[in-house]
Formats: sequence, structure tokens, C-alpha cells
Amino acid sequence: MSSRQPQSRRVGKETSKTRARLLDTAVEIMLEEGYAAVTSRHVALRAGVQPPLVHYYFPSLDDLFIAAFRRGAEHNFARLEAALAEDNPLQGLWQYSNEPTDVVLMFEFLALSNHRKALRAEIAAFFDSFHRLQLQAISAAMARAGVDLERVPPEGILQVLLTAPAGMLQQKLLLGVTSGHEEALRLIEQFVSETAGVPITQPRRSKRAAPKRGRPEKKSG
Amino acid sequence: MSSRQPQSRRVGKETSKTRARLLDTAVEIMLEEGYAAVTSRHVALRAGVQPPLVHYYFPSLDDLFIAAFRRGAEHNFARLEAALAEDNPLQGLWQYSNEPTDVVLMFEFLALSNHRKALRAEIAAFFDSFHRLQLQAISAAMARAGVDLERVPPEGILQVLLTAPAGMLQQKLLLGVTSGHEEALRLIEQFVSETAGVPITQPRRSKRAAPKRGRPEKKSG
DNA sequence: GTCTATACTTCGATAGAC
DNA sequence: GTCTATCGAAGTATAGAC
Repeated sequence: MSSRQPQSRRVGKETSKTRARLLDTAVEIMLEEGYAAVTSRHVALRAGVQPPLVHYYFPSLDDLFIAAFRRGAEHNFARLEAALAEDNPLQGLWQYSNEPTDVVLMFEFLALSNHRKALRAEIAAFFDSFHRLQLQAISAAMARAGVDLERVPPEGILQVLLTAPAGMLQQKLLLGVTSGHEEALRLIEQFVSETAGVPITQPRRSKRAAPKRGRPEKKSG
Repeated sequence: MSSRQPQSRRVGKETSKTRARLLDTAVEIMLEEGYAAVTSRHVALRAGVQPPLVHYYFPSLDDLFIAAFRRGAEHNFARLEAALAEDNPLQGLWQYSNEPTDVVLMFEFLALSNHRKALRAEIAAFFDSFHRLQLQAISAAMARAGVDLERVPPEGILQVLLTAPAGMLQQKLLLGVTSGHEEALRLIEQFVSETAGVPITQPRRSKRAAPKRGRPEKKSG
């Protein structure tokens, strides 16, 4: 397995502004057209550079995808830690799980990992670390609320009711299937509040109260 | 968009045995290597035919994917109807949602629909029909159990707690991240039983036959 | 750091022989 | 129904000039 490269090849620095733009572009394409649309030519065209420049910063496309994923993962960790630092960690988790673009992007990376095996380990490791951090916060919140952690396992609350549903829901929204969406969200909030003993009634997700934020969100019904 | 074809092109019949095998092969590749690995050449090689034969049965790759999806959809409807004909519809739904290959395949088709826009309408329509059939069964079961359908919306129960989690769970399993899996399943069964008023304790998934499931209650220090 | 030029591969799709 | 032959486009990647 020691595929020794000629070593002669130059690679652009990670601090490069262009490099960052290439990553942005790759992510954009993933969101809009799926991971399979991310090609060196396509990225270059959209970023306004010549195709070989992509390979200057990312010798192979695997490198590009790995870099994009890592950057996103770091961003996610930062966001999560901020969310968990709030008064109610469950509330932070819930909001986090419902951020449309992040969830869809994660969905694309999951599908990508089934196509590019070089990414499997990386993505699996991320989920594992991320999971631990979330579990830590949710367990603390539930214990603080006096919930019996043996009868109501924090793992279940976390993995099933916060992380998991959001992915499919957001994906269905992409497809235009919005039936039952509002009811689903309402039910999940209610259930987590009751079962986990910690209310997650959210003050920040107030799009139905505050029309600002400029998000082009289309309403259902 | 009125790409007028010369009409001269021959297309293989839908009853063809070879055609069916090509579809099987395409699905296999989707499951193992992701949708992006489904190319006419790849499918042909694996099916033991020459590449042009793929285009004889499916003029474009979109046609191939659409045919594969439709066939799978029909199969899913048949399975679902059989499951819903059982004594406890929720039980049928739950088992259905946890069939690994079907769930992973649906996941791939979802990702595919973000890449091939020609499939979006088809897949969205499927989800819609499928959703209605499921909803019908679950509503009947809950009403029969005397549950207040306004306070506990069947849409929520169905979409979030049966359909949604399975996808992410199975996908995480593919990645090797199984932490919290057992707890999640157990919790979801418990919740649906309590909230929907209909127990889903399953007879077929009977590794539970052992006295205590082989897993002693763990104490949290 | 960015470009031109290019080698090489694979892909989707078609025409037409058998 | 299946094949050979092939076209044009697009893909990954590299070498080297500027």
C-alpha cells in the first residue's frame, strides 16, 4: 500500500484564498446538484479558474472532498459547542439538527461515503466524536432535570429524536413533500420535552413570530 | 426542450429477461458503490453483456434509473400492503422501516434525485402516495385504540418515528457507527406504543426470546 | 499562483451488421 | 436480441511556461 509518489508535485497552501473559494464552490455544487456533479472542470468553471488549478490545491478529488468535509466538520463542532453552552442544551441540539443546509450537506457526504470508500473512515470518525459530544451534553441536562437515565436512555433521545429525523425531513422538503412536516416537528418537541424532562420550546427559531432574517423559506399549507 | 427524436431507435420490451437482469445489476451497484457508479459500461460488464445493450433497453441512463425506481416502488407497495394487512399495522410499518437494503436503496434514490432532476417528480410522487397509504393504516389503528388524533397527530408518529429514523440509522450502520443503536430502537418502540396507544412489540424480530436479551442493565456510576 | 497544453481514461449515445 | 465499431464530450491528472 505504500504508493510512493514522485514527490515532485507542488501543492497549494491551506491558507490560500482561492483554495477556500474552491471548497465553497464544491459545497455549493454538492447542495444544488449532488456530489456526483463535483468534478474538477465543474468546480473550476463555477469558481472562475482553470481546471488544473483545482488539482494544484487538491491533487486528487478525494483530497478535495476530504478537505471540504473536514472544514465542515470543524465548523459543525464550533457551532455545536456554542449551542451546548446555552442554558438549555436540548434546545441547542434541536436547533442545530434543523439547520437545512448543514443537514442536507451531511446527507450528501453520507451518500458520498458510499461511493468514495476513502472517505468512509473520515466520516465515521466524525460521527463518533460528534455523537460523544452531544451525548455528554444531553446526559448532563437530563440528569440535572432528575430524569432516570436508565429508563430513558440519552442515546435514544439524542440519536433518534434529534439527529435522525431532521435528515429525512429536510430531504423530503427538497423533494417538495411537506405533508406532515409541521406536525412532526411539533410532536418531536413535545415528546422530547416530556420524556427527557427538559423543555425545548425554542426562542430563537421564531420564524413564525419574526418575519426577518431574510430566509427564503417557503411555507407549507 | 422538444428534442424530437428520429423515432428510428428500437427499444427492448419490458418483459425481457435481460432487461430485468440489467435492473438488478444497477440496483446492486447502487447499494455497493453508490448511484454515481452506475454507468452503462459498469452495468454491462457486471451483467455480462456489451454496453450498447444497456442503451437498447434504456435509451438514456435516466430511463434506467426511472425504471429501477418504479420497479422498486411497486415492490415496496406490495410489501407495505401485506404488512398493513396484519393484525397490528404499526408493527408492520416498523418492521418495514427497518429492512436494511430497502432503506439504503431509498437513501440512494433520494441522493440521486438531487443529482438527476428528471427523477425528482417521480420520487416525490412515490413518497406522497406511499405516505398516504401508511397514514391511512396508522390512523385507523390509533382511532381503533381510542387515541385522540388531534393531540397526537398520526402524521407525526408516522413520518418521524417510523420512516425517518430508520434511514439514518441504517446509514450509520453502514459506516460502522452503531453506538446507541439498540437503545434507539428500544426507545422508539416504547414511545410509539405509549403515544400511539398501539403496542408494536414485534414477534418476528425475536432475538428477544432470550430471558434478558443477554444485556444486563448497566448502572451509571 | 495561475495559466496553456496535453495525455489518457471513461462516459453516454448512435449506426448498423449479424 | 445482441453484437462491433465509433463519435464526441467530459472526466482525472500531469508537465511545464509565465
